[in-house]
Amino acid sequence: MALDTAEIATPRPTSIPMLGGLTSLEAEAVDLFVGLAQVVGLPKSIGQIYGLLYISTVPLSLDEIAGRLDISKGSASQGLKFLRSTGAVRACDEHESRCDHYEAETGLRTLATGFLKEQIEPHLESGEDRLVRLKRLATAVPAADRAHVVQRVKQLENWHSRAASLLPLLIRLLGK
Amino acid sequence: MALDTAEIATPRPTSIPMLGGLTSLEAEAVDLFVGLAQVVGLPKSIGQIYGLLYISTVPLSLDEIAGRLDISKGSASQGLKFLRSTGAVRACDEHESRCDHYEAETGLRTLATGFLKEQIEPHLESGEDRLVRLKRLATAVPAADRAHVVQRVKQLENWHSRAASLLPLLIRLLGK
DNA sequence: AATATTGTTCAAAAATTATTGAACAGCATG
DNA sequence: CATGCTGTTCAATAATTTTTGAACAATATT
Repeated sequence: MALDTAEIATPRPTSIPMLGGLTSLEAEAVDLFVGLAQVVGLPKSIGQIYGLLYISTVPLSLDEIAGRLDISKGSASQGLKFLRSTGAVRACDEHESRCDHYEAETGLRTLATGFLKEQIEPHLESGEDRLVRLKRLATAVPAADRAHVVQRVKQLENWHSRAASLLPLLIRLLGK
Repeated sequence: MALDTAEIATPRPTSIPMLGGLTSLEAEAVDLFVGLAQVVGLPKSIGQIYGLLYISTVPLSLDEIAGRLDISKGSASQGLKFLRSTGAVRACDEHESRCDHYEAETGLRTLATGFLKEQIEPHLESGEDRLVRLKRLATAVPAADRAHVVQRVKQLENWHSRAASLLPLLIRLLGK
């Protein structure tokens, strides 16, 4: 009954150095994506999972991922959920196995689109509401300050529309 | 000796509604920039400070900023330090006063450049080292997996160089 | 139908990050 | 040179975010 992780023999027939359950290559790839995750403000575990799938030759199951990275099944589940929702990872049905296996989506455009749509677009939308409110408040400002305040609000609207049009442009620039 | 904040009469002669030490217009602007700060992964206090300076008609001192936003002098000091370092805020010497006053830099290009240079560029550089290490490790991989791994590393190099060239392009697109 | 197996959820715990505030350094002023 | 004012630093604290793990569906297996 006692299932010790050490008891699951590593399936690799080679003499590649391992750190934890990862080859040193895998560890390096995972590190790289952990760094990337930090940059874009995503939790470390998400970077780990994507990094492992990115470098992996074969699709991996949830349990394999959690085991190799030494993170909880909960983390792995949540991380995969997020990665699937942004299109960064897809489930591929390995017949031969009852459980789902996952592989990394590696198209830069797909990745960027998913990220921007999920993480940036909502903020741009809520920004619109904010701008409307600001504009209303600006009209109620004392005459002496009004010109200045109105100018600033206009500038914000300009930024907003530039950001909004930059988004699809960015996606195109990264495109296939 | 006892210095109560409530005792400092607000200098505004108007009947604009206030929340804390901020007019509702200021509060709205501050909120907007707090949201923006979250998006780009910066602490709330930095968004608050920039937002207040952005909407303010006049340059403000550190003490004024801390007082109006109801944050500690320490936070205000650190926040201003960061904002100055990225060029988002500049000190303007108000003669008539012994202490420094600050105003927001509002050029989108300046802001974007400062942010990208400070927050993104370092990661791109350290990414280079990582890629070098990955590449070395890839050569030591078992023959069966080598092709796949080498392809992935090449792809990463491609991403890296695309990101590196996107950076100046972005700045140009936002440019004045 | 009882039992594994796979994966999700969510409250609690841990880890991380931001903020505070007191100590301090610099400097102008009386 | 003592005093007051401005601003910085940093260790301690607070707030937030992430991770864990146990409970629980859902589905397959015996």
